[in-house]
Amino acid sequence: MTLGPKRFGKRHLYFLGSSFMQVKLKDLARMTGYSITTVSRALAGYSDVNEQTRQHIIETARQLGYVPNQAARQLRNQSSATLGMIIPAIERSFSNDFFSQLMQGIGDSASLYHYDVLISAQHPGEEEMAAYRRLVGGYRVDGMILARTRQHDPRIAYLKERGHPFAVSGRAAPGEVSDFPYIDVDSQAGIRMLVEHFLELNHRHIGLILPPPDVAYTGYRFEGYREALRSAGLAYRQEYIVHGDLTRVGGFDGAQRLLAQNPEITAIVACNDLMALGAMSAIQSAGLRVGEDVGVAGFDDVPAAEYAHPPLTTIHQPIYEIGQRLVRMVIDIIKGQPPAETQVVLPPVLIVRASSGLRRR
Amino acid sequence: MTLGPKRFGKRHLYFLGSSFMQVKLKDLARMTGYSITTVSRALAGYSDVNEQTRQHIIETARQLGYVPNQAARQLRNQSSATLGMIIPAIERSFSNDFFSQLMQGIGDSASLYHYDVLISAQHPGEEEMAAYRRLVGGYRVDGMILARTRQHDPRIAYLKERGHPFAVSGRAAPGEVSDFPYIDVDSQAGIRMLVEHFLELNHRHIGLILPPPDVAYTGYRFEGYREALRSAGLAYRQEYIVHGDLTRVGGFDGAQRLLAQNPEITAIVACNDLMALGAMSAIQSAGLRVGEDVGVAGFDDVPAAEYAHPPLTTIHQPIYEIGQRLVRMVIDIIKGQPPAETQVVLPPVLIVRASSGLRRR
DNA sequence: TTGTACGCGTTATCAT
DNA sequence: ATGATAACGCGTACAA
Repeated sequence: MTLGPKRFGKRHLYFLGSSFMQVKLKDLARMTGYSITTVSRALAGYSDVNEQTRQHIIETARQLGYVPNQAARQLRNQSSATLGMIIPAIERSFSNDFFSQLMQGIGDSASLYHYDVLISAQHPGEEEMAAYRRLVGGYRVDGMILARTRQHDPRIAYLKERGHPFAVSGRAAPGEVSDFPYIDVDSQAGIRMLVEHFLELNHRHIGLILPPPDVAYTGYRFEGYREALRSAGLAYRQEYIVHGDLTRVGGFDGAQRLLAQNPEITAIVACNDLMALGAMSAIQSAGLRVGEDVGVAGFDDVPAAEYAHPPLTTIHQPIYEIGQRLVRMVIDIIKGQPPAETQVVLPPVLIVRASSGLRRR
Repeated sequence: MTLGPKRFGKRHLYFLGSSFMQVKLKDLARMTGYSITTVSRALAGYSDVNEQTRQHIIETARQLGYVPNQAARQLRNQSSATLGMIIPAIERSFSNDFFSQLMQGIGDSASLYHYDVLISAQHPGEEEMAAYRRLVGGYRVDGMILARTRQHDPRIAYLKERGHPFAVSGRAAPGEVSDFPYIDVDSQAGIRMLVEHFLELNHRHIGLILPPPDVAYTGYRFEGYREALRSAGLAYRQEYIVHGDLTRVGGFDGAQRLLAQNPEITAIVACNDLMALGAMSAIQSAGLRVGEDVGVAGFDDVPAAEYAHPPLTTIHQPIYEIGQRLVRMVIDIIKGQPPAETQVVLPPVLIVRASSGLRRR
């Protein structure tokens, strides 16, 4: 703890440790001549304080720049007016539009409710669980928002076990019970729509780039793919499936493997837009034209999809709104009110752009 | 405060208020038979605790899932291991890649130092300053990171006055002293490079879409524009300048105005990529071809720039790394160490892509 | 090696 | 209408 100013010899440069003494209730009490109790209640707007006294106290507080110490408040009130979110710490260059959009929605909405948002970037694994324990068990946040659920997600188990308010972007994996508040897009139907779109365009050899197996929605998206082939009477071929790590690089690698081993493939469905953009690069590097030689589709409809080259056919997810609605859900739960909505599955919306190409002969 | 489980009649749905009793030092003391002090010091790794006692206490803590109460710790230690950042609350649809990238860099880096990041989304103005006071004055964060400085920025004045550790993405506006730790790209040189690029391509009528006047870097970018024209011996024309709000929409409107009133314009420099992308849309809506009829350039080199249609010529800013370096700076200051670097101006890097077109006849 | 006692700043209960 | 007091959970000076 640095307590006084430190300048390191550089003049006119503000490298101070915290130098201001905190103005506290005690100071206001001393200045105004009232007790700490009265000052506290005057500021809190209690009705049993003389109006003149209150004005005097408020004015003094303003002049001295009094700001309540949040740590003390939290300790006393057992609540922090803060929502927590743990996002995947990612190495440079994987720009992740999905989380950005979600966080924007969460941040904007939380501020309307006068909540702040505490972010911790962590790699999945033990460090990540430790971060959860620090935020949740350490009473730093009143509620949590999770995204990108995994199979047998230990974070959800932990939050359920503790009975801590939370809301989730995404359901549990197929076969597990989603007995918690969530918002998810019906991604099985979404992938089915994409595959059917390609089938209508006369494609018969459609590759699929799935997320890692432990991601909860992988199962749904895989099922959507098989379902579409089944209804069309087409055989499912194991070799048309690869997994990617949800980044551009993952999509690039996946598409390269698919095309190298199955040159007959004319369409690739990637399970998110980032991988689809990577797949487009791979196709172009192979000297093929996206939308003409090989059609591509993604999932999410992040802003970059619209501005891709060619623009990307995809499934739209209202990510920003999902963030807003998750905030409302978790705040309702925190306040002990029944949330207006609890388990939401949104219908997918197909956005057709140039990357999927025209009908093939 | 809800203290017990609440189920609202929906079975199997975890809508509980905080139901777990917090395990505290007192509990560990009771369980192990030692005093709170000894437990506290055993956990903190003090050397004057019997090794067996320590093992016993640590094991009990593990079994009971003890997590220190952060509010109590903060109150006691007067520090929060948290960095604060206030970002502009934005309406839906302005996806803002710059802040996303910066936050990723900040979040990833902060987690390496075991710091969390507290985000508050606020509209510039009184609410925003109130948020600063809440975080800084309320001792919720040990340090602040600011971005997009403004003229006579009240946030900086506040932080300087309080002597609170902070670091800034961006300098003060021209004519003001930047007597604080910051990292900025030399945007005057950056814009000059873009304009010179167009001059070399034989453009003579170059429009400029500036940010709002109160944004600190507006002055630098404007000066870069004039400087380039001056060295080329070209007259500066007031009507070639418009202001936009740094969003896609702002760029769209700005380009539309420029082209409507000055049909002779053959190139447009926008002061960030988002506005450049908007300008491209405006040009295309007017039935013109970007890069052929009208060249376009942006600033920032956000991921979307590369994937734009056509890809966007721009000035690269290493936004993610800037976020990382700002974290290091502010944490050094918090710890009372002289920061390794304090006032950094990065050289701009010109990235030429298709949107600026080929040489004109 | 371990325990007692106090304070961090706030709010709530209970008197007066 | 106002004030004294306790408590939230933790960490540390001091005592034993």
